[in-house]
Amino acid sequence: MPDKYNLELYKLKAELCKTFSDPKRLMIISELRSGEKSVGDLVEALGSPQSVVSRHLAILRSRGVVETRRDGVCIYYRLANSKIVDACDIVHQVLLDQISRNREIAEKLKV
Amino acid sequence: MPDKYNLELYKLKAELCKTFSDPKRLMIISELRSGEKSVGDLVEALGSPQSVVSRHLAILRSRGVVETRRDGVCIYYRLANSKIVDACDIVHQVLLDQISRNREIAEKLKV
DNA sequence: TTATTATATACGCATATATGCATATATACA
DNA sequence: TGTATATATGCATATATGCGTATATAATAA
Repeated sequence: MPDKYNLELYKLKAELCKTFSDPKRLMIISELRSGEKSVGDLVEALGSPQSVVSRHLAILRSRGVVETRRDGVCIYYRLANSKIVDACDIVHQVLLDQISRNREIAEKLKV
Repeated sequence: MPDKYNLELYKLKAELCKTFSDPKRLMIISELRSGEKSVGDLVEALGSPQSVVSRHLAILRSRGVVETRRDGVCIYYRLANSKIVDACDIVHQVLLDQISRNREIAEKLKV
């Protein structure tokens, strides 16, 4: 009995993961961990053209990962949900596990 | 001071997230939560062509998310790291948060 | 050896994604 | 009004992704 009836849920989860599957978007999320930042701040932090950063922000916005606040001419971005930080941390953990595992394998091959 | 020096790390994280950003791969991971499964089992569970499932498994394999064991003709897949389950659970949580938040907004709009 | 079952992969196609450039929009100020 | 600054977006292009069909590989049995 395939869980096709959950397909829509899996699609939503996949879309959320897709939101995190770009290095620059992860860098943006990382920058926002310490608090809200303007687009200009993020442009500087990432060292990418403003149009590129703005479009990544649009993607993060459209998927509810970040929220905005306008103050005069500047628009400040912040993370919409603290659990996003947790998710990124776990991905970090998984990655570290993989790296150390690969290192072990490499060590064994040296013998 | 942009954290460009971490770019490679972000690329790796993004690739890992990309691995999770397909509904069928998430369904495979979900199936494997209850223990190892053969390719045939997964084909049946997903209701997708064998070639499609096999290709998704290849992606999961290449990124160290699953591991395999051959027993005769069959190849059994299992999750390589229990933290992957945690990561998926958090994504699930974030999604639920989003849904309930959207529901709140919808309620407010009705007034 | 041949046949059968289970799994993996090459190819072509359609669609999605990220990017850079240029331009549009929005706010503030003179 | 006009100008300057901050941000968003339209367009064209290059690359990546997922899919179906067909075929290749591996293990087992006859």
